[in-house]
Amino acid sequence: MQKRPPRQPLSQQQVIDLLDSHGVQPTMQRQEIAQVLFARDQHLSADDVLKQVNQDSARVSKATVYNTLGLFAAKGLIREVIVDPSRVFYDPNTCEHHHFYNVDTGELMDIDADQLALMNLPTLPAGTVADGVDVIIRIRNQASA
Amino acid sequence: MQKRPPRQPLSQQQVIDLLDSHGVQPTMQRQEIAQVLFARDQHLSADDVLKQVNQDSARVSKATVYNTLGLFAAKGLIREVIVDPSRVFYDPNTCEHHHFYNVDTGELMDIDADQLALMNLPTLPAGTVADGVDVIIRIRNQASA
DNA sequence: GGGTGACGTAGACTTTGTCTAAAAACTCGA
DNA sequence: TCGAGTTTTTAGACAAAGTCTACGTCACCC
Ligand SMILES: [Mn+2]
Ligand SMILES: [Mn+2]
Ligand SMILES: [Zn+2]
Ligand SMILES: [Zn+2]
Repeated sequence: MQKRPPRQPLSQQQVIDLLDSHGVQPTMQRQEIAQVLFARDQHLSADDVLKQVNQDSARVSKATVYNTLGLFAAKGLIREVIVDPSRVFYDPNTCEHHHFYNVDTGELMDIDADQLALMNLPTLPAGTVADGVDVIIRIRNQASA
Repeated sequence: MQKRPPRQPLSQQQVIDLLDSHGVQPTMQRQEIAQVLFARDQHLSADDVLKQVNQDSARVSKATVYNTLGLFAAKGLIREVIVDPSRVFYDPNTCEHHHFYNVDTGELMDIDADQLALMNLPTLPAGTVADGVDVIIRIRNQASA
């Protein structure tokens, strides 16, 4: 029942601490990217991040954006969400939760974990361990025909 | 508890009937693609289909493979499975079911619907209707350090 | 024969993401 | 402070999946 408070923009010190605490060197570029990602609860593509981070004169290269998003995901700072065949979304919310995906609009919305229970997790194939469970509820706009 | 029998290669007449029954004109190219897709329970990418359909001299173009997979999916003959950011898989099994995805090997395996129950489907956002529920259990090989 | 519509095709093109090779920026001990 | 080694960033080439366009082909009908 615990509810995470809505995300808020972080101070520079908070960003540095967050990166530090996940074993990520807080370079300037990584701080800028983290600022964008953690500004609020949202689901951004790599290209969204690239644009936002470069919108007012700060310059971070495409390679660095991709490298950094991969690093953040590997270190557990953010989560990759794969719902759209054309691009990956990055999610600052790493708590267990699921997603609505509106196939008409491309909109991606969170579903709190306590809103959707999974029963009977099946036994995994031999020699494998679980890495995560994604539930995506695809929705359409009504009367879109 | 009803269990679908394992899929088997279809006769040409069965393929034609299958396409007809879904309102798809059974052209030669569509028949060849359907033969490949429905030969057995499997998850093929567009490129897999393109290669298989062209392996012994029969020529179907890339454009036609993509067009046909899109058409089959739209008509409900097959299902798109989006688990890998680099390619879409196409699934001849349109019964409700879910997937294991081995992130080490890229292997995709079915989970029968009765093996995994979802409780408390959350209320959908206003003005939208459900289009499908995907559950993906990501797994890794043990001790892959 | 000629028109119409559905379908298939080559190949250019777009988009997302990766890779390479080099520059820049840190780290740390002498 | 110097300098060697390491980590990070970068431009731009590259790769892969998928889309689009413009044209060809075929069936059907008159
Ligand atoms: Mn794509
Ligand atoms: Mn891609
Ligand atoms: Zn989310
Ligand atoms: Zn399947």
